[in-house]
Amino acid sequence: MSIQKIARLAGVSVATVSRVLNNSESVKEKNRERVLKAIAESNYQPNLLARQLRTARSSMILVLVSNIANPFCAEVVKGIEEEAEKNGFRILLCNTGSDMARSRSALNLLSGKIVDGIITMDASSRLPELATLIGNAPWVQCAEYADDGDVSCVGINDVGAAQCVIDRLLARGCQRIALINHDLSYKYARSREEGYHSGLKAHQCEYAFVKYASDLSFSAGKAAMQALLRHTERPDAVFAVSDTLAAGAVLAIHEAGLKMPQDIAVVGFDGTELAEMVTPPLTTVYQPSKEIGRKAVGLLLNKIDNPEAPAERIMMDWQYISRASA
Amino acid sequence: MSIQKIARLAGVSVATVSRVLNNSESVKEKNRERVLKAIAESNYQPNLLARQLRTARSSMILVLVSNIANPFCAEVVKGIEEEAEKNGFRILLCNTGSDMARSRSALNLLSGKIVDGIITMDASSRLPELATLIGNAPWVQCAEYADDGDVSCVGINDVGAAQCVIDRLLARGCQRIALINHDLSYKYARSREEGYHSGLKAHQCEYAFVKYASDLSFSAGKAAMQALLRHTERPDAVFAVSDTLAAGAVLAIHEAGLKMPQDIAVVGFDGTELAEMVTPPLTTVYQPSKEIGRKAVGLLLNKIDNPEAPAERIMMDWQYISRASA
DNA sequence: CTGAAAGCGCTTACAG
DNA sequence: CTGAAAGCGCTTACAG
Repeated sequence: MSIQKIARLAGVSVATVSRVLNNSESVKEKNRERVLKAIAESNYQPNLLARQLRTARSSMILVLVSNIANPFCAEVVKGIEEEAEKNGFRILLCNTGSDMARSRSALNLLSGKIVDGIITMDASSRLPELATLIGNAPWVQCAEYADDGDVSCVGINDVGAAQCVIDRLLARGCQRIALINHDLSYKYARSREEGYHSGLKAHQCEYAFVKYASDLSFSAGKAAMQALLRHTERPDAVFAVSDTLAAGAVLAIHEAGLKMPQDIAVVGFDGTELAEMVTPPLTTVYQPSKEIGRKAVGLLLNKIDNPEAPAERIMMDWQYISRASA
Repeated sequence: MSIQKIARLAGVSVATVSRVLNNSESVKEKNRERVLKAIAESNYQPNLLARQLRTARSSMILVLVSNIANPFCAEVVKGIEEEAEKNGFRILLCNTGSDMARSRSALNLLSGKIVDGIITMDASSRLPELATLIGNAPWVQCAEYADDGDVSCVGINDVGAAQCVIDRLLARGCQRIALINHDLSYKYARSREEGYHSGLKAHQCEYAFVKYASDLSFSAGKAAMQALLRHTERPDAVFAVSDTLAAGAVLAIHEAGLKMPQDIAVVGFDGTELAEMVTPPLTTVYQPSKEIGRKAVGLLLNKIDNPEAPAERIMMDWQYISRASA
């Protein structure tokens, strides 16, 4: 079923059909009705491929996420969706699992003109390779940043937030604070580790112990905590760079028969609902996840409308939320 | 940058360029090299819109999910991704939030020929309207089923699983078992409620109390449990149709100062990692989520290759997992 | 207000 | 093994 058939059915030209489809310009009421009738009768649906090919516009944006199951990511995506919808854009989600081949394949949607722009939440250091694929296409990084400034991004001051966590833990008397971090190919992971170390140094604290979780999952957090517990100098506090990881740490601590926060204080990151779901509820750093998503869309749409605009960096506020775990 | 420019650069016809792009037939080695060189030099990327318009094939499938943040959905999606990838298909995720307008908009991708088929995980009763939009396009329902049999689906025996939960709770001496259910527009919600009632009836149990959560979230589960606790005849067991809901119930019970399972036993559903994250860990019904996703893709690809094939229904095995909460 | 025609970037019989 | 040409289904100046 094509626009041709509708034109024939309605007894008008394809141009007229196209005009009523795009309710553009003035079409004589009579003709409009005949076209609408023909469309309804034949259950016609316009072919988006043809339309997009012709107009070179899709009003779709691609969102590349390393793991949708992560509650923080899911929240950011919700913000992205809301803002995109408000502006007449649709989003396409691709869960890369941080897999290079999958990311590359997803990017074909961009280079193949299926989408108008892209928002990534994946590791910056994996992106240089992707950057060439992306080329000059509209792109913004969300909750993650490239080292150089030529791509727009939105996030928080990770160094400062991590430092604050360390300050608070030291203030409550903790002396051996361990860090459960994510893969350092993420810029945010490097920044939080930097904040961790500078926070300790500011208080002349000697003890430092970093354990890297194999991924951003509950089980990886648990495994990391178990490793920390086997350490000869057992930590009396642990800072995990994600609530999911912290939730895993909480279980490991429970299973070891230790009490929180008396034996070990725990602090998470992100401020997701998950932090309230575990026992004890988690002290955490709240990120305005939805707002981060919305801002990312804003930056992207700017770039789509105005390809020559320079890259922008937006830093959002974060907040330390104190609960029973620390 | 188009295939034309490449042809000109390489000094061959567009047909030849197209042939090397699709590494089809035999192209003289010399020409192949020249084309490849031209492509590399110009950083050419084929326009997928044009290709798909011409071939009427996209090798993409659309996945409509009501809430990606739900861990069960996220797992199913992972299974879908794996199987799709194995078959050379890419998936596009749309988070509908059970919003009709958004679902309708997402379906334009199908009717607009951007994707070859669709997998839905949304409420069956909301789908009749969508069904007309979908028409004869390849479609499978995942972890949810239509009442009539003309669309393929894959899931578990929800009635049987719910009955089993009731049997177990009664066997451990519970006498007042409440149900925290999801919106009845979901067929699976109706089936589990049916199993709940028939399970009670089979044991001549008079007490029955159903509370509907406003959505499938932690906070909705908590609110539902708080309502149950205000009931004059307080339940001594609660069966929630999702682990997320159950996690909310657990918090409400904690806050009420009650013990699990002594004062109230709790059983969840889905068998997600979340069930292990809360304290006490949740007894739950495990669904083979990834496998459900994989099977859904299998059914869909069958339908894409063979549009005349009849609809199929696949029922997977489930498993009762006993933990400390009941 | 309307239609004929060009063109978006591909693929694919068809002829050679 | 290769190229000229038609055509996928649209939109949009352009002329009337």
